[in-house]
Amino acid sequence: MLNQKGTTNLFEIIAETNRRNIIDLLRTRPRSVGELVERSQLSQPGVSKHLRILREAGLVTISKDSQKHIYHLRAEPLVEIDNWLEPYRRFWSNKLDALEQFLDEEE
Amino acid sequence: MLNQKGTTNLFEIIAETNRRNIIDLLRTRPRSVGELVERSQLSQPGVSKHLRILREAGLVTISKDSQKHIYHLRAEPLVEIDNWLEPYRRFWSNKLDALEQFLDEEE
DNA sequence: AGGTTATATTACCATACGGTTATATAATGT
DNA sequence: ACATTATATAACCGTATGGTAATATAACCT
Repeated sequence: MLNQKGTTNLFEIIAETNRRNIIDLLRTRPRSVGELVERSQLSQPGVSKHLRILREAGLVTISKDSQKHIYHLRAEPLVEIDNWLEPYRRFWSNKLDALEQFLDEEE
Repeated sequence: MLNQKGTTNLFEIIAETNRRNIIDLLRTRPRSVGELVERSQLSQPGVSKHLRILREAGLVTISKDSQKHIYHLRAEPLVEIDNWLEPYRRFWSNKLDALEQFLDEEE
C-alpha cells in the first residue's frame, strides 16, 4: 500500500476486488457501513479496514446519521488512473479517424 | 495475483509500479529484455519475472531477434480498466453538457 | 445509568508478493 | 566443441496484505 516514499499508490488501492466492489456500491448512493457489510463477503471489521484505506486515499467521505456512518463516493482521484490510461486508448479505440490517429502519432 | 478462482486480475497486474514502467517503456517501441533492464531499477531476473506476468496477462507478446527476445506491447486488455472507469468519468469530467449529465443519471 | 446498536481499532495469522542470487537453457561466434 | 551473450527459471527470503476474532469507542434509547 505504501511505497518507499510513504505515499499511497492509487493503482494498488483499486486493485483490490472488495475495494472496487465498495466503490461500485457507493456509486449508486451513499451507504452506511452496515449496508456495505450486507452487500459484501466480508466481516464488519473487514469492511471498515477497506473503508479506512479508501478514506485515506480520498476516495470516500463520511457523514453521520446518528450512530450510522454514511460513506459517500468521491471519485475525483480516479482521474489519475484515467490519465495513465489516456495514451493507450488509441490501441483499442476504433472511433478514431485517420487524422486523429496521425496527430496522436506525431507526439 | 490470483484470486480464488485462479484467474488473474488485471487491476493487480497494473498496480505494480515496475510493471507500469515496463508497459510505458514498451509504448514507445518494442524492446529487448536487456533494454528494459537498463531502464529499470531491477535485476534481469526481476524484469523477466514481471515480463512473464505481463505475458500471461496478454499485455505483451514476444518476437525474437537471434538471442534477443523482443517484447511488444499489446494494450488491448487495458480496455477492461477503461470500461470499469467509464461510469466514474462524469464525476470529474467538465466536458459533459447538461443533457448528457441528465441522460447519465437516468440509468 | 445500563443496555443496545453501529463502527473503528487492535492483535494476530496465513499467505502472496516482489526482490535477489544461483542456475538452467538457448542461440551466437570462433 | 567451447566460450560468450541473452533470457528464463528455481530456490529462497523478508515484508506487506487481507482476513478474522476480540475489544474499544461512541451514539442512541428507556
